[in-house]
Amino acid sequence: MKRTHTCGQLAKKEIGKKVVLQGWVDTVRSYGELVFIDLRDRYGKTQLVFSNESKKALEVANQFRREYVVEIEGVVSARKLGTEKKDWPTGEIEVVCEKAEILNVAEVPPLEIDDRALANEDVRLKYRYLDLRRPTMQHNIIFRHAVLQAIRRYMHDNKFLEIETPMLIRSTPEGARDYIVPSRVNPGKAYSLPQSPQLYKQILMVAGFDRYFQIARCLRDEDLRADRQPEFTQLDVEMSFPSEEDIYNLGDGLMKYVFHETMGTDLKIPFPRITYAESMEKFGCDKPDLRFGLELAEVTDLLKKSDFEVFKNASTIKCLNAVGCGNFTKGDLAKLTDLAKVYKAKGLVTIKIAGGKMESNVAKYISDSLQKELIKKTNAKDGDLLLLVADNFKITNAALAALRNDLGKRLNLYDPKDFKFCWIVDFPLFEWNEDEEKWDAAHHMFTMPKKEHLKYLQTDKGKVHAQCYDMVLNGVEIASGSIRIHRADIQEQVMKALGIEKADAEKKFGFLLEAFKYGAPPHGGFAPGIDRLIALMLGIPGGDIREVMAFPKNKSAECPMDGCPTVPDEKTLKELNMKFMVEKK
RNA sequence: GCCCUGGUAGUCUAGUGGCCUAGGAUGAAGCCCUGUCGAGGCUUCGACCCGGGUUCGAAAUGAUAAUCAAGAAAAUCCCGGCCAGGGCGCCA
Repeated sequence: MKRTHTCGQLAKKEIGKKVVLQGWVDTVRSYGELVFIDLRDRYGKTQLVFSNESKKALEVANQFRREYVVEIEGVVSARKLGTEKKDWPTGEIEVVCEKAEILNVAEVPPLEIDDRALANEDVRLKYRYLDLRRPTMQHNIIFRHAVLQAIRRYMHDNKFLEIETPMLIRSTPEGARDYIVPSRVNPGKAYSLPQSPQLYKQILMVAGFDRYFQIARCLRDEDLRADRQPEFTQLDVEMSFPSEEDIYNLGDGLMKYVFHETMGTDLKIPFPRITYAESMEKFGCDKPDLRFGLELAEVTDLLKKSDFEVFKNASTIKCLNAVGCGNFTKGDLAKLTDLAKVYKAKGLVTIKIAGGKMESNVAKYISDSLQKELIKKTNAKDGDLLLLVADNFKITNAALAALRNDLGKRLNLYDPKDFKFCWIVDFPLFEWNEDEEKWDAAHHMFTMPKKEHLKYLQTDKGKVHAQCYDMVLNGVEIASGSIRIHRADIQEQVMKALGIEKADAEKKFGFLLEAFKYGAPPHGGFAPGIDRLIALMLGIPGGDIREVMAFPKNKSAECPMDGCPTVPDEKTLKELNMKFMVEKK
């Protein structure tokens, strides 16, 4: 028999129709002589009824077990008065079954196919096909599809061409570790899997395609996090002759469209733009969560004047006014201190404000007039709690940014369904690497410096800003982009500034520099992370992108379902000239 | 590489040295039930990640007036390992 309808389809208007349904047995409610079955498929659930009126079908139904795949034929009927289930799309009807057949039996599932009791991560991943049957996972994956389709429509409608770039590529010069793939026909050589299609999309601009996009898989061999998988998906975008403004408009418009099409949410555009410097000052990071306030106060100069040695020796002192947290217990404060220490702060100074005065074990080191200034600067009131970190620029900001996010969440300072976008702009081009005592590219080495800063490239690198921008949503970086360098001479200058040898550069990506010689247009683009975006849209706790991916890896970058990675067999190793690969002890 | 948290039936969980022959839920098996929808009722089944270590002495017992003697415990405490998750580093 061929199925005539899906399990989410039947309603009052089909009453009286003879239908054939196929699907999974979701629940069995049996009286022996009267059996109710919820039949499930991707589209929904439909109640089946078996009774003595069709003895043969009833006999078969009594053998139904959870997750059996079955087929039935029956008549759509109105439910008895008072037994309708109004909150179900199919809740006003049921199918009175005349025939039933078991298409496949199923063993007892090793996890509950139920959103109310989540199994552990490893069990879920091992039996992912069962985990994916849960309504929430079905919804997440289907929602992901909707987002991808909306993106494709928007990009297509804006004249972007979807072009695929290779997965087997030359190793990229910097950044994350590559996954490599040995080449059989080129013994001893290997391809890399792309960390992003960066160079290819730039070359597509040289090729004159003007506007490109790709929903691209990117691979990085780095340690995992809740929001970091070895394989992830980016919307990769590049356009020719753009201004920064064009990129912002594209990003604003894309997000507005996608949110509207998939969730009916109307975002206000343009998204606010905040300079990197301002973001660091107010929020201590370059990905601020704008759903709440709690801005940081810069108090370095002020507290340098105190008698507290820690303050005197620090290069950056900043203060977070935890409004209304003056009642925090010792335990609460210890937790905050521990959090600050995760980010390498040596400690956390806590000051309670009461009666217009400071209550703290460091208060005695701070003169009355300084106290007054500090209270004024941080806008502190009685019942507030001041949190101070004194260290170098990086540590002070990182620790306080983490505290700020923690407090925002803990004090319920925002609506979790709120979406606050912004662009962080005007990044520095270079970043000082303390360990190696050299300048690194803050974004990547193909980023165009601001025109007016070109003159500082070799003399005052800290002054050079980049035509570079991040899109941030609710404290998460969801896209990063830049105007690229399209001229070989500027590219060479930047590489020189980074201390990259010309011969070395020639070897690694000479093909890009060569392409630039043949009329490369000015170009730029950006790349939103699709997994993170969808996780945020769905409000997945912790931003866990595994919840929006069909087959993610576990924290050790393994797939518990298929057991990869595995040790290749002898024959394969031999063919690939990889006999050196030995089993790790 | 490092830090933190955790590991109890198929699954989720309770458990803070004796009240644990380990409780509950879910599940499975069986029985009952003609309007359920997380069906219900009854019965049954099923677990402390692995390896070390530490340890008090209740009840009961014997001789007794108190007391003394002998003397019993680890899911729980400690160490190591393994596994999982979160994070730091790393990830332009």
